[in-house]
Amino acid sequence: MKMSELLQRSGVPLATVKYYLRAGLLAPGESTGATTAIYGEQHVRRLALIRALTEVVGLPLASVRTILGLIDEPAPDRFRTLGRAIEVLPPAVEADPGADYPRARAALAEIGQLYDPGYAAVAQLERGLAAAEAVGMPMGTERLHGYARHVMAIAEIDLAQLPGDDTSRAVEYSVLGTAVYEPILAAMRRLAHQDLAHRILGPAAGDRD
Amino acid sequence: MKMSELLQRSGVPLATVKYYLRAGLLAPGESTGATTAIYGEQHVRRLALIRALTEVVGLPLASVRTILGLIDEPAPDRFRTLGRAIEVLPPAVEADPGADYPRARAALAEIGQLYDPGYAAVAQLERGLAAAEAVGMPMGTERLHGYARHVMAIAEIDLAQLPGDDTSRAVEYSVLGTAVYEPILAAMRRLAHQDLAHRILGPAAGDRD
DNA sequence: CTACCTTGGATAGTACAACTATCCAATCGG
DNA sequence: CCGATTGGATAGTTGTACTATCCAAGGTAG
Repeated sequence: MKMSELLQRSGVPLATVKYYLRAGLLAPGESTGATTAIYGEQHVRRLALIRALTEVVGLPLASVRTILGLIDEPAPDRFRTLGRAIEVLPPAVEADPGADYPRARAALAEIGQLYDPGYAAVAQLERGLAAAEAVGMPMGTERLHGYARHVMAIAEIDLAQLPGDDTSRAVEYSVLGTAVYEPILAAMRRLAHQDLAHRILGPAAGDRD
Repeated sequence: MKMSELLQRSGVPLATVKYYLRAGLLAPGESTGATTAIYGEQHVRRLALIRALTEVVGLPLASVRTILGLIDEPAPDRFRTLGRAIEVLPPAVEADPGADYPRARAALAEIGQLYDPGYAAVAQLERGLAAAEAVGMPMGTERLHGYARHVMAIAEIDLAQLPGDDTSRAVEYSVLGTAVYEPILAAMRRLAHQDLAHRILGPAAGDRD
C-alpha cells in the first residue's frame, strides 16, 4: 500500500508518521522511486503497537524504541531480553547492581524469592515500598504474603500462555505481555475495589448519585 | 520551622517549593511577618506525598492536585471519592457514561461483576483490552477468569487494611492505597515472572551473564 | 545599629518530549 | 501534462515541570 492508505488504515496523521520514521520507530517503506514507497501489513501493525505502547501503557517514545528493538532483535536469551524490556517500563528506574535495596531485599527474603540488585524490578519495588512508607502506609508482612501468593498465581497464568516453540514470538509475547497486561490488571484491581466496596459498604454507600 | 529547615527536611529545592506553593499543591506557611512564615510537619509530609505521587506513581501535577484535594476535602461518600481519584490515575481516561465499552462489558459479564460505563476504570479496561487485541494478543476467557479470581483476592486484602471508623483517614487510605500499591504490585508481578522464568526455563536460560 | 542574609513574591527563562506545520522539488498518474 | 502525492528537511507549537533571577523588606548577628 502507499502512504495515503497507511495513514487511513492506521489513523495516524502524516506528520506523525514522518516523525516516527525519522525517529527510527518505523521502518521506511520499500522505495519504488524518488517520491514513492510501498508499505505492508507490518507497518500497520507496528503503528498500532507504537500507539498502544504510548497511549495505553504511557511509555515515552525512547522506551518504545527500546522495546521495538528487543522484539526485532532479542538479546541472546529470553531472560535478559525480558530484563531489558522491564527496565524501560514505567516507572523507569535503572538498576544498579552495586546498590543495596534494603526494603526489597527484606520483602523478597520474606516471600522466598531471589534477590538480585541487578534487576530493574527490584529497584522499582524498593522505590514503591519506600514511597508507601513515606506516605505513612508501609506494607505489612501479612499483606506482602497475600500479594505474593496471588501475584505468583497471576504470573503462572501469564507463563502458561507463552508459546514454547518459537523463541522470537515468545520474546515478543513476554515483552508485550508484561507491558500490555499491566494496565489491564490495574484496571481490574480498581474495578474489584469498587465491586467490593459496593457489596461491603452496602448499596447506600455505593449509590452513585 | 522556617523555610530553610523545610528545604533541608524535605530535600526539595527552594525554587520547586515556591512553584508548588504557587500551584496550590502546598499550603502556605503561617505568616509571621512580611518576610517570614513558619511551616509544620504537615508541610514535610505533604512534600513527601507530592514527590511520591510524581516520582514513583508518575502522576502529572494536575492529577496530584486532584488527589490532594480529595484527601483534604473528600466527596460526600467514599465511593464517589475513590471513583474520582481513580479517574486521574494513569492511564488517564475520562469515563463517558453514555459510551459503550463492549470489551469491558463482555469481560465483566463473564466474571460476574457490575458493568457501569460511568466508571473510569471501565474505560481503562476497555482501552487495555483493545490494546491487547491491537497488538495481537487478545485476552482469553481462561486468562480473564484466572486474573479475576486473584485480583479479587488482592482487593480483599486491600480492603481488610482499611480503617473502618475514621472516614477521612479511610478516604486517604483508599486513594493513596490505590495509587501507591499499584507500582508495587507491578514490580512484584515482574519479579514473579523472572522467578518463574528462572525456575522453569532452567538455570541455563536464566543465567544472567 | 548596621551590613549581610533570608524570605516572600513576581516574572522570565530553560529543557525536554511529542508532535505539527510548511516548504520544496521530484514524480506519479489520470 | 498538470494537479496531487510523496519524501525529505526544517522550523514552530504545545505542554509540563521546573529553574533562575530580581527586588524589596524584614530579620539577625556582631
